[in-house]
Amino acid sequence: MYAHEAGTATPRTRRERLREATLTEIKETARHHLAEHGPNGVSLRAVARDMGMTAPGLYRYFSSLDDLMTALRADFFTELSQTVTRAEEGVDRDDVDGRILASLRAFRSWAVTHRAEFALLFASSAPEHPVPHDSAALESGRRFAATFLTLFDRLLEERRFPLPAEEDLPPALVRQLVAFGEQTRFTTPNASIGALRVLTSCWVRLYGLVCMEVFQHLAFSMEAMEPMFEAELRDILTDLGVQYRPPTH
Amino acid sequence: MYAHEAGTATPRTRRERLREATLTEIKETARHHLAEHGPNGVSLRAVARDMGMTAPGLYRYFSSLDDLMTALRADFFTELSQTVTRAEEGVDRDDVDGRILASLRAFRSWAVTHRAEFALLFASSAPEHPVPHDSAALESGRRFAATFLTLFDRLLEERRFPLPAEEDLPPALVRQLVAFGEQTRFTTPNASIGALRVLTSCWVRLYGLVCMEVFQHLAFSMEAMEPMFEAELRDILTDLGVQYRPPTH
DNA sequence: CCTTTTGAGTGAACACCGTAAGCTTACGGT
DNA sequence: ACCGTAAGCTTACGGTGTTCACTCAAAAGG
Repeated sequence: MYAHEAGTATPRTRRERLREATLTEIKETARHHLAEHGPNGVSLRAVARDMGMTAPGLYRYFSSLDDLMTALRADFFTELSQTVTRAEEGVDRDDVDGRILASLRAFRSWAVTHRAEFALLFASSAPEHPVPHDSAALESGRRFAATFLTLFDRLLEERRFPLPAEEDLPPALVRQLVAFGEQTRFTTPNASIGALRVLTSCWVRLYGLVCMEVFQHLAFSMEAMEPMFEAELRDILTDLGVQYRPPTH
Repeated sequence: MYAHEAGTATPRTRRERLREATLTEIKETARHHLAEHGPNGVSLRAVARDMGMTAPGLYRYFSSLDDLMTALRADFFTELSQTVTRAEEGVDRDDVDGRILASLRAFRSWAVTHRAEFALLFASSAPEHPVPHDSAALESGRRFAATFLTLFDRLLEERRFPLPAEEDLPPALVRQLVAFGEQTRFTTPNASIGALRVLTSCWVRLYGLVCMEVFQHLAFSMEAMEPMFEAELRDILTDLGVQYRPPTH
């Protein structure tokens, strides 16, 4: 409702400007601590100390450390979305293949250059409480997903690859995919059940690939994972009827 | 060297028996805390309190909290290995397809029934220090990998699926795969570069699938992920020339 | 312009945490 | 019987998240 009155412009009053400034300063220093000392190395007291204030003061901005972390997650999701989108926009609008390549590579390279941030986004859910269904982080996660969904929709539009028929999928899987389509709001005319099946399958492969790299699972042997990423990317895209091209860098 | 003298039998002297007992008691209570309060909810003081002793006493058994966690990781790896192996042994020795199905399903079901433990094993690497190359946890991880490697070797033996030729792979990828083969000690005659390429590809898919389920990434929509796991499992195994069969439970 | 209200930030306090040092006590081998 | 060794405790230090009461400067309202 505030956003409705003031738009997205910077708030006018001096107080609000200052508040905004310290708010982002808090998040920035917290991010530094995150990157340098890992997710558990972020402490309110240390952040406050770095900023020249005391820990209780931060409670004017975040109701808890967890709240700060949640805010960071939301920020990272939008940053990641923007990174991907910008990479995509650097390619000709009609070059769908190029846009997809650029997007997925941007996703990976953000992840490997921001390991701690990526870990916070994709692997820090506490396994005990079963994920809040309302949080703002979840919403920004959805927006992030949307980035890829629209690209995928272009592929569907062009009928690049054969889709499995709904009748060939087990009913339980169909139910799951229907729910998935509703929850992600990916309900374009092209988004058939078969399409969702392919989408989730590809996403899982990409996700696994990047996770493995970020968490350094094969890292004892595979120091620079890029060749493997590219090989896997090629396979995934071939299944989607997308023409692979090696990276330019 | 102790192991050499005493074998793997329980140590004889009273002191050693007691020590062994409290050692496992510490790890068990720590595991309870892990499962109930997540990886960050494990504290030496709380563990000690639950056992009726004080925190410094635990230092007779573990040199730090981190040391305890590392020991837990090693234990979990061997437990997971045993779970998979036992599932495999419940199937006819000659039914390679059945053994593979049972193994991979056992892997998933251990992961989803032991989320916190799985998270500790597969997604808790602090992104700052780049993984010690010597730790015992890494060694038990290798033993875990070996479980799947031998199964995969059977498939190679039987020439179930076509292998990509080494010449068709980018040189950088070949170098990576060579290093991977050496580090995992997966150097049977069948383990060609092409075979390693297929192996890593399949493993990444499986890993991504299970991670996604454990960390509840698509969970806002996909509550019971089993149908998706089965569908994906089917696809992966088909690529490996393994005949899929639905689970019996 | 002066008053009132608001809100940013502080200091002290509480309850935790990991860990080091020094001590007591009991067991085990000689 | 003795004595070394190791288990466990007490104490202590520095760190953490969080609450509460407080100050003080800035904004708001007359």
